[in-house]
Amino acid sequence: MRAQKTETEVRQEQIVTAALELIGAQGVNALSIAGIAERVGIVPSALYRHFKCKDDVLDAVLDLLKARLLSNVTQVRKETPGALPRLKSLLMRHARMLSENRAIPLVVFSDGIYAGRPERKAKVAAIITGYLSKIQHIVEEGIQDGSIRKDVVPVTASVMFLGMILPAAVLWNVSEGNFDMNAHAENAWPAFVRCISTEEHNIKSYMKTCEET
Amino acid sequence: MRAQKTETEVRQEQIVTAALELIGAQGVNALSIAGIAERVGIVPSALYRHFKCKDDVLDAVLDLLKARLLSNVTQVRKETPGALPRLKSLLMRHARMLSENRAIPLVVFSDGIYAGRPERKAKVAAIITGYLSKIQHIVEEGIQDGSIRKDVVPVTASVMFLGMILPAAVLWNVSEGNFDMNAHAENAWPAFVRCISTEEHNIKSYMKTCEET
Amino acid sequence: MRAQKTETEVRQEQIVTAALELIGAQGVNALSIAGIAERVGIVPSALYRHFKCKDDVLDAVLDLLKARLLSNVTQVRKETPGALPRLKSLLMRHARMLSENRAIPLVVFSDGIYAGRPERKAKVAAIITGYLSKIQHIVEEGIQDGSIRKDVVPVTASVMFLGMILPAAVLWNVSEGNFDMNAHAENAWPAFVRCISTEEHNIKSYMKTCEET
Amino acid sequence: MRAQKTETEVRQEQIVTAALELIGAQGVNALSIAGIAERVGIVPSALYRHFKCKDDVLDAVLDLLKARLLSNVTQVRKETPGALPRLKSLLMRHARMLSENRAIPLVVFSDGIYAGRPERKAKVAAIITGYLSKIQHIVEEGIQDGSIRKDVVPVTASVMFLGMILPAAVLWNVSEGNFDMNAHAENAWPAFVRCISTEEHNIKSYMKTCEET
DNA sequence: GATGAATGAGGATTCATTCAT
DNA sequence: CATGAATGAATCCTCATTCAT
Repeated sequence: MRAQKTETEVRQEQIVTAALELIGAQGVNALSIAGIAERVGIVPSALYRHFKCKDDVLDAVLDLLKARLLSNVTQVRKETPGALPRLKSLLMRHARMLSENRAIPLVVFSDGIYAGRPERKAKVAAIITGYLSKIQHIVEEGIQDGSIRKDVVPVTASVMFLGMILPAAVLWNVSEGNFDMNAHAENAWPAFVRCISTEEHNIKSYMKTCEET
Repeated sequence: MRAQKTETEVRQEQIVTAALELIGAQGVNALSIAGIAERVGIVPSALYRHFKCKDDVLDAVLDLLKARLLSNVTQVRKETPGALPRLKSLLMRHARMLSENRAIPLVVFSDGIYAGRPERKAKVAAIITGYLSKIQHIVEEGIQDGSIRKDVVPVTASVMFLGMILPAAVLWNVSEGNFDMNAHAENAWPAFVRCISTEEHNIKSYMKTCEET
Repeated sequence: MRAQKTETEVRQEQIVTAALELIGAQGVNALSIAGIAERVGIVPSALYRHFKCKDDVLDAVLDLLKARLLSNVTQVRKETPGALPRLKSLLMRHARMLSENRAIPLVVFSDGIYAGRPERKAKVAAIITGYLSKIQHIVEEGIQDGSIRKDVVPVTASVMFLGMILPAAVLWNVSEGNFDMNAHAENAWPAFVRCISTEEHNIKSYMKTCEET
Repeated sequence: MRAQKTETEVRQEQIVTAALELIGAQGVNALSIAGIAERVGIVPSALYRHFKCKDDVLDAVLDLLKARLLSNVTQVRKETPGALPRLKSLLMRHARMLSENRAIPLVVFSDGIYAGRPERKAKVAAIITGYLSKIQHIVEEGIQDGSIRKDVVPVTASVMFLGMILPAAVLWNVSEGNFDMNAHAENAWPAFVRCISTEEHNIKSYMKTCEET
């Protein structure tokens, strides 16, 4: 059966999406042109109409991931005010996103994506540091408005923020989904708050907890 | 030229080491029997005298990683007393170890190592959770001796502990060594302490810091 | 140089034919994908577009042999009436076929074709017994029309019929074509007739022989 | 564990026997130096003390087969008088021998044994024709003493004799032992007698059969 | 004589990619 | 645009054989 002729732009999207899904299912390593094509419903060689080579597909996948990652931050900034609430919201969103897009950590961590392509590594680095700098920005705003301690190093805080979710993601991945990422995020958050927030905040938060109980 | 005849035990070690180094350099994906053999200085087929198949080499690599990881904990328990000092020491050791064994995160994160071998994933999961439970144990001891807050959930604390170093490792890896893991560890540690240690401890620690300055 | 693009169906036929010829020349053992590909005029990996694996090629070879074998019987039944004439005609055809398809006995006898594939053995067994049952059928018809003795066991007769040609084939094969299979068939036939045909037939046949001389 | 040092002559025998057994079990194709060595209880390389190469082992196997085959004839000539009884006895012995030495047909028919070694084929041819000439000799004696018809061509008769057992052996082999070779031999024998023996004999035999019933 | 290590010559697949239709 | 055939590079693994101890 001959596949419907489809505009390159649409096909490119289909291809990248298919690639992302396949990566999520089997890892970057097992990603093959044939697999992508099959999922899109075309023949492998047809894929080359829309992408010059496999590497270009991977690059497009990275771009997609970057967009999804950053849109998270944008959303949070729009919906939630205040540094700490924003971080909390971002944390939970991030956790949810990871469990919905297994491909994300797989791509970031995979070596297959870097093989013989140092510039790819730089690209991933840029994505991560871009994400981190957004977080760092929120932290800095928190410091300015007094909700985050002055002695917190913003960049360290942002990396630690990532540290709340990253090991959880690894465990979740390695345990085939048996590790509860959301629960971990919920548990880790108060501890994280304790180590970056100012005393007043902690006290207020403490009192709030008392009232609740 | 015929390679020097060498005992299987020695060769196995050489092979595993070579594999580990190659993984560190190029990732699990690019690891080939030919590559290992060349590095060891033998012919590819000669490798099969010492390992039944490539998978067995990978398993041995995992065993080596596990041993190195756990020996870290053992060393720390032997040399350092007290929960918090132990965790600090472990953190620094872990950071150093990661920068010396780039292969560790690559192996853990690689999907190539799991391809078609679910039991391998379980093995990695066991290694990580094994490591975590050691950390958790230290945390529990800290809770008992009063140096760590009672409201800290040990398992969460252990995952967060990993979270101090893991994202740093990723950044370090992705930035080709340009991210300073040790500096991050030094910066993150006080924040981590703040969120798990008891008040008395924090005060003492605070005063100590004042004296130093 | 790039080989002419050719339809899968045609290529499959070419491949199976090439395989059959190579088997005839060097035996099943020495049959390699590379050899087949070279004979067909394509590159080894190109073969995998037309067959999933080597085993499938071997299966196709078996199918071809089966078809050739059975078509012999069909032809004979169509062209020749009467049990004994049919058997005679089949014998001569079979002899000719074997000398034109050296691969047949090689495949049937080869152990390489069965290695680790018991179902393959069953398939070969089915081909042979299928052929035998056709012969047996002719024998039974001969018994019914009175040209073959009633005390002949059809199945035994069919196996013996094969026995007229099989050892000859072996000798022919082993002697590099120096054994005259057709001559043997011509010599063996009257003896075979003598042992299965009814007296009247024998007498008639005897008289005919006398007249001829 | 180091194997007992053993005289070359003894080892050679052990090796050839082991090879024969392995061939019987898995075919010539699957015969490996490692397999033989293991069965003998030595290390593969140790085998090369006793045989220059694998081919020499195969040659020795052929010699052993030849000896066993011919000893059958010698035994029969010693124990049984008369051409027809001798043939009958030889037939039954041959059938038994084949079912006890699956290796025989496997070796004779195997292509693996001939691969690139035309002289090997000649050797096998010599064994078979040697065996056939012994049978032929018995037939000739039968013609002279009047028990076998004068118009029987001895060489044809000998090949047909083989034809009684050979297809049965093939079927037996291909059907994994489910074909009853002995029963076939018993059934085929009277038919064979009918086609080579003189009338008087047939009549006598016929009467004998009547008495029995 | 026996051992264990090393060798080298294959051999089957897989897969990204090219090309004519 | 899509297709199907062909390509070539890469990779794992097997096995007979050699060689020093």
